[in-house]
Amino acid sequence: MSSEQMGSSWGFIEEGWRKGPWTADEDRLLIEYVKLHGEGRWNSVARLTGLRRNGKSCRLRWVNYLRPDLKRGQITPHEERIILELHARWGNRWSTIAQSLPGRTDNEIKNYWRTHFKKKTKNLCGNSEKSRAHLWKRQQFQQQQQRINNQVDIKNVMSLPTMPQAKEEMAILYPNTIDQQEQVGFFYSMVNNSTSMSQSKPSSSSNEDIMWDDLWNLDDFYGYFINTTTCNKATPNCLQTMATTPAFY
DNA sequence: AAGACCCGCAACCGCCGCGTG
DNA sequence: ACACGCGGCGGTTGCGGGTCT
Repeated sequence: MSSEQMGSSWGFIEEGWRKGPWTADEDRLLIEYVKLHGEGRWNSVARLTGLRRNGKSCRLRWVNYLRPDLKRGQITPHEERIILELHARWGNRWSTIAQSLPGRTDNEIKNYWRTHFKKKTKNLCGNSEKSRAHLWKRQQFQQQQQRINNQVDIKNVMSLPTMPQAKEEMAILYPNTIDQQEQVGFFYSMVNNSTSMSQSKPSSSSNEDIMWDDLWNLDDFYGYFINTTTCNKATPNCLQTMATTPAFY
């Protein structure tokens, strides 16, 4: 599509199909169609409703905007963490990730990732070898510290009122780990480090960076965690449990 | 006040997999 | 086995509003 088309003539007709932003009338027609015929058979929308939109456009509009079960509003910190976790596991498989976040679309998650996380990656990846080495060294240090403190962490974490449930969820996710307790303790201490840091100085941008730094370490950790365990077959449904369980915090 | 810049989001595109004839 | 159509997915684009300078 040319920039000219995207400019003044946005909302134009090409090969009989309308393009560009949807009008309220078009939305209404599409909603009526779905009410009558259900989702699917998108290519027949135009024929049956007179809507001058192609099937793909109709499907996209319905899935990303008109579906009644869509959750509006900002991504919550809870959801944000789930996105991080799932992205570490699945990569850019947005639809898979979206399955674990009821009411959120793959497009929404994709957009959120790009605007909120990608720039952080860019910052990290764009840094010099020196800073990467620094990051790596820092991770090694943190991991070493955590291994030392694991026993204490496990005790502390287990004493949290919400822990048994979370522990169960981790057990579902990672049923065959060699030393599950150790890894669960490690994981929770990572999470706690991140959240306590963000809670203590929420308005400071530099501290926010530190928090993100830690979240990325957490992200890396997930990759490490998943790669070093034998439980790669855990389904997204398991993570949905996490997404819908407030106790996970 | 105004232009530059940034961010969030809706929408499009190309590709791929699956079902069907 | 092959071609074709459709739906789904991930990547990308560009608009519009907000913020910064």
